[in-house]
Amino acid sequence: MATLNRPKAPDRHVCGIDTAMEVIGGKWKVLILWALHEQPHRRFGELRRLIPGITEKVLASHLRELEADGIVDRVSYDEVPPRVEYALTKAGIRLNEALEPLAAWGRERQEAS
Amino acid sequence: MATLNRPKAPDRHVCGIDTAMEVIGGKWKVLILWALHEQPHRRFGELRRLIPGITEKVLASHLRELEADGIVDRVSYDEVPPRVEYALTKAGIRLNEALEPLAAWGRERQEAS
DNA sequence: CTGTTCGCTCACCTCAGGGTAACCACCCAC
DNA sequence: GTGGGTGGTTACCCTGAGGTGAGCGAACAG
Repeated sequence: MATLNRPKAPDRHVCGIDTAMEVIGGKWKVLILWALHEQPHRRFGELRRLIPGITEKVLASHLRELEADGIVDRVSYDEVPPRVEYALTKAGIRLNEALEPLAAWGRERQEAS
Repeated sequence: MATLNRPKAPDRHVCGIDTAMEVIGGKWKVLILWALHEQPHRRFGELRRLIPGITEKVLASHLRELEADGIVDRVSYDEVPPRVEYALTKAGIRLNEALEPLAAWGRERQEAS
């Protein structure tokens, strides 16, 4: 994303918002968070089906980024066919709570238009 | 930004958050909002100086997008040298309020690291 | 023996958001 | 006359996030 500063350089972070934007600044990240908010334990294929339009590659990379940021937990069961479950961490749950007012603002704006 | 869906197609908007993300999904948008939050009436040059690293072109285009989205008001005084002031609209003020919890989450995360 | 499910990985390519730099008209101070 | 400050515009270029499509390695169904 040219959009947001992925480089994670120690500079900037003028206000807390851009710190948060680094975490949620992927095209589908908030939708992933939303899906995991509705039901905490989701499998990879479930998420793919819940988020129409996302490709497997991008879903996998976004999940790995969210995991690295401590937002989601990834649990892999050693079965065959393989099973992997994703869940929000405590930080992820609090992030979702912090996003609630923004979601409300967005819903309000949708209705207004 | 390949990052977020600028096309403003009437599709998607699964939850309110991505509606909001369309508005704040520019590299510097939240910093502009932050600067206008601290003091409501800012001139173009003030904003440029408050946001180190932003170029004039990008600041101008972001301001025009925020204006089109009804987030900021642009008032041009017919003087010479020209004077232009930017201020948050009511929607912009409420957006900033909705961003507060996210900013708090970000600040908390900065301190934790 | 073919197809399907599952959760990915790899290689390649596109495209638009953003960066760079020059330029505009106008006025003032030096 | 030249330099600075005002608020931009225009042209071009570049990077990287994200899209495309293929494959993989077991197991189980038909």
